[in-house]
Amino acid sequence: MKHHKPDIYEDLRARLIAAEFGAGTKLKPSDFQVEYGCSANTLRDVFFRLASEGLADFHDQRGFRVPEISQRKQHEITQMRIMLESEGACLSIQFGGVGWESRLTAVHHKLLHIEKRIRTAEQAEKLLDFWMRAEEEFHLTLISACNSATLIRMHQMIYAQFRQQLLTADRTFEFITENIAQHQAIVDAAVEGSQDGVRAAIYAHLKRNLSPDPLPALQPELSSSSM
Amino acid sequence: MKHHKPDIYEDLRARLIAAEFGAGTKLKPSDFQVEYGCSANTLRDVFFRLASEGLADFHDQRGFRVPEISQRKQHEITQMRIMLESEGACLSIQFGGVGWESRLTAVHHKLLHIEKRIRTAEQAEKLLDFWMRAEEEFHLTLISACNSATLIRMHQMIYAQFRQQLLTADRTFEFITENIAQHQAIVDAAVEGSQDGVRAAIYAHLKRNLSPDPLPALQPELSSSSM
DNA sequence: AATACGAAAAATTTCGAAATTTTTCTTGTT
DNA sequence: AACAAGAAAAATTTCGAAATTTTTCGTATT
Repeated sequence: MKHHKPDIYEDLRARLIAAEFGAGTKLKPSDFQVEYGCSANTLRDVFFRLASEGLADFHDQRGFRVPEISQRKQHEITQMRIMLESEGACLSIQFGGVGWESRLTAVHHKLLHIEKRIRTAEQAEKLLDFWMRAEEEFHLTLISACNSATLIRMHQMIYAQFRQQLLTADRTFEFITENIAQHQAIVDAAVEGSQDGVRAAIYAHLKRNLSPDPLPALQPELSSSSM
Repeated sequence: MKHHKPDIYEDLRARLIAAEFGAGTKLKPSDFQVEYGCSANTLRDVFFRLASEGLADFHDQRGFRVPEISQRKQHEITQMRIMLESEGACLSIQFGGVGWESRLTAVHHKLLHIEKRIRTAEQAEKLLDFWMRAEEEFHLTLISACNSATLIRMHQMIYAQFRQQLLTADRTFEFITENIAQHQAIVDAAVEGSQDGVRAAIYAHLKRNLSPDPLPALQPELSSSSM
């Protein structure tokens, strides 16, 4: 029942990504201090860090909240994922070599195995945790040879937010089985060394989460930053 | 001499970006608490926020430091800037309309005025602060109509890190005058509505900061995150 | 002289409470 | 009954000190 700070961070991060708390829920440090056996101030630090990753919203003098979901946000985050993952995959094709290709096919094989079982199994929920881990590992491996720690860090942030949005919006998980052919197409293009092919395959994989209609314009809003 | 937290944050952010402290310098909260008239804990919060933006490094149990500069980091950050700014500018071309074009030419005109004076003036240092603000406003305006708060936020982070790296590495500021034609080319392509043209102009503007030779491979390092 | 050990010093992290601000509830007025 | 003003409650932020950890420095042993 007693935790260290890195554990608390990891645990809350996972719970936030898994959309355990509904969108808009207030995240009061004091509500968690008995559960984690630490002071409210320590929780505050952890929430700050989570807010910097976009997993929680913070507003000066009024605490933390679970981010609201919206079509706009999903669209924006998907755009970023497509951009970062396409760029990262293309760089990986250039720099990765055989080592990368074999790592990619290995994690894809694992992912494929899980997705096939999910398609048939009745108790798909039990496999969900495995699938989440495997899917993340797959997309991380895809860009892992891009030779840019900066790009990987940004992708990690965006991917976590993407997952949070998606799990909040749609808990049916029917989309999982649609992915089998799409993941395959990404791997095929990657080992083929086709940069345009990978870009197209990533776009095809993610475009489902883009808004079909143009969104209303965002006013400039040059001032920013709350603290 | 008394400050509020948002002021402290803004002030330290500006000092960090201006590379007031040398790379690798330790940032001890207690060293600033007399200057800002607040507790060390408040400064800790501020440094945490700055670390989340990449303007300071944080390591568990050993505090904060000014980030080291390196060719690799400059290369990675420039890559990101090219990616984000190209994408943002292309989206702005699609969504911006006449309002955006006129805002862009306006801020460019202001920037041009300053850059021309810097080229001739003896006391160029005095104009430096104006130039920094104008250049940032120009690049922000360039992507301002992309209709994605997420993209703009990410660009803001990367741009700040880019500035920090550059000012730490090169305080001669000779590069400023080289920019006049490059900025003009970006504006020309933008008002022309040429997405490929803008991409090419942005790349030409920033490629100077990319490493000419391929950098040594980065080992996977799948585990991450310090806290 | 070099290394290892250990104690002192310094720095970081955590804590609980005080101070400030926001939110909610009550009361009084139109 | 609706609205406004003020008071109480709740939540957030700040603080200074205690507890923990890292770093530094001096001593002893090889």
